[in-house]
Amino acid sequence: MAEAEAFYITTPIYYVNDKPHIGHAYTTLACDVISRFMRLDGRDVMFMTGTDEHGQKVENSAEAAGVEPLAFCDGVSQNFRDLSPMLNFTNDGFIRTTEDRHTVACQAIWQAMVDSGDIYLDSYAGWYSVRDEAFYAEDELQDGANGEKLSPFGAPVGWVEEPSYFFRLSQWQDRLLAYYEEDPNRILPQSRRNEVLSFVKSGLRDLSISRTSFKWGVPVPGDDGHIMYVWVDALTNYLTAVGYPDTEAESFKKYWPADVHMVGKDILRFHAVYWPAFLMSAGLAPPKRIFAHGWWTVEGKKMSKSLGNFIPPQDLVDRYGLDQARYFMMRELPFGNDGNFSHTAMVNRMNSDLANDFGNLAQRVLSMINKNCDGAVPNPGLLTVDDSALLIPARALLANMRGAMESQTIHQALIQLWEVVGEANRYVDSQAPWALKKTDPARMATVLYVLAEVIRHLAILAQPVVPDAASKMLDQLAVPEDQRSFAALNDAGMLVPGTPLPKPQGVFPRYSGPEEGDDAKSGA
RNA sequence: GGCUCCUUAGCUCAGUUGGUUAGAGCACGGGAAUCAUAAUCCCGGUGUCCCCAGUUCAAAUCUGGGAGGAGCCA
Repeated sequence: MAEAEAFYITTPIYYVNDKPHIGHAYTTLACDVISRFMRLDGRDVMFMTGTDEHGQKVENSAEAAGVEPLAFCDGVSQNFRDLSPMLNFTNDGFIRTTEDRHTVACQAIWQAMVDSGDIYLDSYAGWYSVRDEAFYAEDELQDGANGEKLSPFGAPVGWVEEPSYFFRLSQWQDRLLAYYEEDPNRILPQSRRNEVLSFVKSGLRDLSISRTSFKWGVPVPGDDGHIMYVWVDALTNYLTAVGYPDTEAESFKKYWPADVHMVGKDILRFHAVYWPAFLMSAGLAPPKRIFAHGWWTVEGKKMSKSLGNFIPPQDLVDRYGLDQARYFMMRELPFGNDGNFSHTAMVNRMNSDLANDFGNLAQRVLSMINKNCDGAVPNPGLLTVDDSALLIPARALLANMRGAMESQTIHQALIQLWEVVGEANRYVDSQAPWALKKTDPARMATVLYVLAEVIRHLAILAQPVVPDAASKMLDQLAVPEDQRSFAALNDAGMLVPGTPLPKPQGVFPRYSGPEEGDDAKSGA
């Protein structure tokens, strides 16, 4: 048997100063769904997430909390690690930038960039905001209440002048453009690719990549007074995770370059411009794809500290159910677009798509089998044209969904799946097995078999998004654990007539909680 | 200020290289059915395809201008 094709996908590493909210959950969820799909499809998947723990803000927060930075990070990093069990994420690892192996990797890539002549020492002066971690030009600043200078985002700034190492980004314009041209889907969605292209075409300036003003970070090799700028440090995690600097390591040879870096649109530039340039400078292959997804608003409003409307992922799970929350986030909006979270939309999705369409389909079919076929997989007779009309699209689903997942259009994959759910429901009505029960029991058995087989396809293919519910459905069809990958979506995996089936139970309950509004949900 | 993109049914959106009566889901109304989680199935839209002008035998689809919105950059 041929070796499985590797697939390496990453989330950004999350900044420990933040509290996990629906936005973080969303990014990791998308990677989880893609990872699960790829695994079921026979790929050798490496799915990484983690936390970004360096920088002046962390240093300050730790000081304010009266603890050592690392102890501070240990605590808050755990909040992000907790997302995995909470949302059923299947990440293969969790990386922290405070790990020793990461320091080694950062210093190695730095040295490689030095060796290729892309790093030089100069000095940097400008208005700097600790909160934004960015420098600003004089004319970008706004005036604060007391005449103080503020960043465009309203953060305090101070004049900073310090020696700094620079990366010769200005020399990489043509090579970056060639890298983008090489694959028109290098950066997705297309609108984001356009932005990156116009940014790079407008000319690149050398990039300041070290600081001397704080200590909490990775020291520059051979010059301990300098700490690496947050992005060299953070981005390198993707290499650390697969064994860099040991480029002969099995994991590195297998997984690098990454297949997909999933990012929020706010950090696209770092991933699509700086990171490929760093990598190429260090003699390493740049990532195959960078996908920038959109933002969620909540009930039509941007999430913000002042509104305090961040949705903790746990609230979603508690209120609507784990699979329901996962399904909603993946289905509600075209992946890549911005979208709005609302209670009404959430309940609509879980009731219409999950309970009414998919859940009820399984329930009505399994119930009929349970009552009329001795609680076992029915024995089919010859198939008719009507049967084929349903089976053919069901069997075509894998190829179609694979196409969608390869371009990260996750919502499209789900739309395709639900088209077959709809056809199956129509087939139930047109075949009316409850009537056949009296007139033609053999035909009834055939119809129910066809339906069970179609539900087997649907449940196997739904596993990446609604793993728990799909697995319960497969249990009810008595599909063995080792027959649940996509490889089982062929004749050999077909349900065996006569196999005893357990008593069916609904897997997608309708929403029955409070009607509307946030006040109703928590007495806490 | 420069660049990119968007504006299609009440809501969310599809609409390939211009071509017969512009589509889907949800919501809404009517009907059928009764296996099922009061779920399912069928039927139902006189929508200025943002506005104006142009190209064309023919434009939601191309060109120019305008209005509104989003994003990236400076």
